[in-house]
Amino acid sequence: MNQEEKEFEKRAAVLKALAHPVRLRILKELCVNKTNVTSLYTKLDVPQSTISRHLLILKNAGIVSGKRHGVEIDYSLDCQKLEHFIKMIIQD
Amino acid sequence: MNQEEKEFEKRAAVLKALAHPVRLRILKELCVNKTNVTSLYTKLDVPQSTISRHLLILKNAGIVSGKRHGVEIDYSLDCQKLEHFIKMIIQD
DNA sequence: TTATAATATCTGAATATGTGAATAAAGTAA
DNA sequence: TTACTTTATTCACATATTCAGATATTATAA
Repeated sequence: MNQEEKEFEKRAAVLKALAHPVRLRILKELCVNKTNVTSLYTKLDVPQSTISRHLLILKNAGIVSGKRHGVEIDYSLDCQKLEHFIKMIIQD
Repeated sequence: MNQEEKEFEKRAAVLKALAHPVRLRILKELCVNKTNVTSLYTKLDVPQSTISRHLLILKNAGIVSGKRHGVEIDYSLDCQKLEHFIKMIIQD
């Protein structure tokens, strides 16, 4: 596989991580403020384990990262380059 | 499901259609010129049936459309709104 | 009609993804 | 220690996606 193909693999992987309605809703929240799991699953009305799994997917894709404060973990957007792109996707 | 959630469903569906390396490579070609299946599978070195399936996925997502000229079908980008977005994705 | 070229569809197998209840792990505080 | 809160992981199951060979369809031309 050549360099260009590898590049497309990477970009497709990021798009794939973005391509889920719950993950887009999570990202919309994170575009405004860093947030912890509890407020996400409460606000979005999605089970806690489901939110955690989606956050893991976003984390593995390098899109978000979490920072622990005591017992809570605040998640935030972790990719400057992607921020504008994500805002394009979630905007009205 | 409320209006906003439906909107995210739609956008996630478009992202999902984009989220595959072969489909990104197809779109890169289509950003330059409309192209038929044969030149796509020859150029990208991917089996013909595979190219056809990916084109169907892109077509169903409203991203490309095909126009028959005799025995060939030329595919082209079919979404003004998405064109800039796609160019962002595939650019170096 | 027959032959040929281009494209689409079918098929089955492998792999990946999504879900949410249940459980585990990590941190705090009494 | 025990109790509690927050988050992560496991589990079993269902559904979706991907792939490429084989076959079918469509259109043209001889």
